[in-house]
Amino acid sequence: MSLLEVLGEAVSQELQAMGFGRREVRLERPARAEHGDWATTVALSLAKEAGRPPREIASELADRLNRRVLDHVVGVEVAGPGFVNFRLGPGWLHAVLEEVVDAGDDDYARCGSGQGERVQVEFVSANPTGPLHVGNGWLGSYGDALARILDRCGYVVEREYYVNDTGGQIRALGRSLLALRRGDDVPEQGYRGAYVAELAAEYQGPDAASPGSAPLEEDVLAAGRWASGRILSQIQSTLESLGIHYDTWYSQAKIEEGGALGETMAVFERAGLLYEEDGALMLATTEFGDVRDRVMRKSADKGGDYTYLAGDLAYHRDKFLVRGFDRVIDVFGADHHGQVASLKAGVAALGVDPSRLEVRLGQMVSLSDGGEAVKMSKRSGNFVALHELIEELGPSPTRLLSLVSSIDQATTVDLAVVRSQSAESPVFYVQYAHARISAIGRVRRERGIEMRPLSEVNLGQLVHERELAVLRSLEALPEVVRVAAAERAPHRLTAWVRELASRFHGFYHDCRVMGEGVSPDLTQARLWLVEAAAIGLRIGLSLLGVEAPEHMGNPGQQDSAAAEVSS
RNA sequence: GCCCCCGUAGCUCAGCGGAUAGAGCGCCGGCCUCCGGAGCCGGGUGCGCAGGUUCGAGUCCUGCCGGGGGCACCA
Repeated sequence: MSLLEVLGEAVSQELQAMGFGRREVRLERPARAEHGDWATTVALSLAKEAGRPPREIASELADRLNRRVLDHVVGVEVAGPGFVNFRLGPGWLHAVLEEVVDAGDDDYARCGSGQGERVQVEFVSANPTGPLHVGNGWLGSYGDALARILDRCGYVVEREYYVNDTGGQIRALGRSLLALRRGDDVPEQGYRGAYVAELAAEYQGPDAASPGSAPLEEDVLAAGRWASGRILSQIQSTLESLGIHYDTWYSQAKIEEGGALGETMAVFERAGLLYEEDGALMLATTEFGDVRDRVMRKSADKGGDYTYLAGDLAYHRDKFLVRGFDRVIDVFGADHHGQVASLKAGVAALGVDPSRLEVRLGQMVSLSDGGEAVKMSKRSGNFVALHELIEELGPSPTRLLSLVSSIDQATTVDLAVVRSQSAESPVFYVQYAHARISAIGRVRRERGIEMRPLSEVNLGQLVHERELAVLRSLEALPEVVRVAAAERAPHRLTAWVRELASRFHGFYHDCRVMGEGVSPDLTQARLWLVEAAAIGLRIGLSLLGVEAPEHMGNPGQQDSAAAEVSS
């Protein structure tokens, strides 16, 4: 049993002895150090049913607990309206240090909450009609960090990118390409960014239509496919540079060319959910909570093609019923909000429990430059590409910047601030802590100081408030990881990493590890504290996909391109 | 009109129903004979409004106000 379980059980037993029913007792961390190390609020919540003042219950409980012998507990006190606070000796934190070191980078702060559930995280999935924008990068970092965190919690995770390599947007891209190559104006619904012109100059494919007349459909399609293939490989390398690696790049064209659409429609047909209306094939999604039924196949006068939703449902049928994922997490931008209800309804129509499909919507990321909004549009070509931001900042700063706040929060990135203060982005603060730790190791080796085995080191020397603060952070990591996974909220881990870094910097400032005035015993204990902090930092940073470097470059001269993020 | 997200410090954002709401940036002052000062310490301002639930609400519920996004036989 962990210390927390022991304390909770002790409280629970005393409450029973006091005549209350058996109940789980949860302990919480007080916000302030003078309130002790752990606290319980049971007296507050029991006061009403007991008809007794909360402080009275609390003090009886505290008295009883004080008569017991509990490991590490030096005192139980009543405070405020009826909190029962446990004050612990530093030994419990020394035990945390040992636990961190014993488990190490691979095993500390693992949790089994996933129970081997097979989960797919689909994210970014931007159409290959242009470079990724900054918002794609934010959701890319999010999806990848989420996948890493879920993996550490015992989920079996696959990362997937759904490639929209078919349909009207690809044709529009092809038409734009051919028009630019001919020297014509880009058509109304076309793409006019500089990247299209570059591709047009390079394109060798056919354009058999006579000058002045519209290009042949097959030439448009060929041009579109070629261009989107090129763009997709650029997207791939941009994501790779951020340390994002997919297990599967899933082609929409394969869905459409294979029999998946027909099979999916057959499922709906058998369920009696299809009908015709005005020549279109409709799915009765309203039976599953949608606001209106949806078109699966357009009427002949609209081209008779299957809709995007039909393809998407065939795709989700593949995820759940062919590949057999227990759970699917789709990470979309908020501009896809309108799809969610029909997608979930369609999944339900497939006979899949729709709670197995989670859709996480990331709110918009907007850019400003010195306070002035930067409008972005792929079609107009006026936007800041993700790869440009990465080139300017480096992969790790880009990732951490995008993982600071919740995806529920629409954020504004001020390019002027980012440019002028790139050396002050949150990542440096955290990475510097790790680099300092590495520096301590280098100095230790230079001075020929051996690290004795942890079992021979007297951790009882670690009593400085700065030392204990580092250990308190480390103690909290397993729960932070668990909560970050459960809430699908990697930014909680970002907050934790910053807290640990802050406490480490404070320790570093006030507590010398080696040198005059530091006894050899204290040096040994502190070296192990530093090692534990390093483990914590590396775990946190690796789950976020941010490098933990051994050296920092010169300020302002980050060799960002070389800083490939390790996974 | 309906649906989703958000209103917390001058700005960008954290904040698990608990005690005196926190960081970073910016501003003002301190701190290096010693492991990297990209650091440490101090200084002040804030939960959009109104109800409700609760022993206790920034956090949950309702309404209002304000901002963003979405409501196709587009993808």
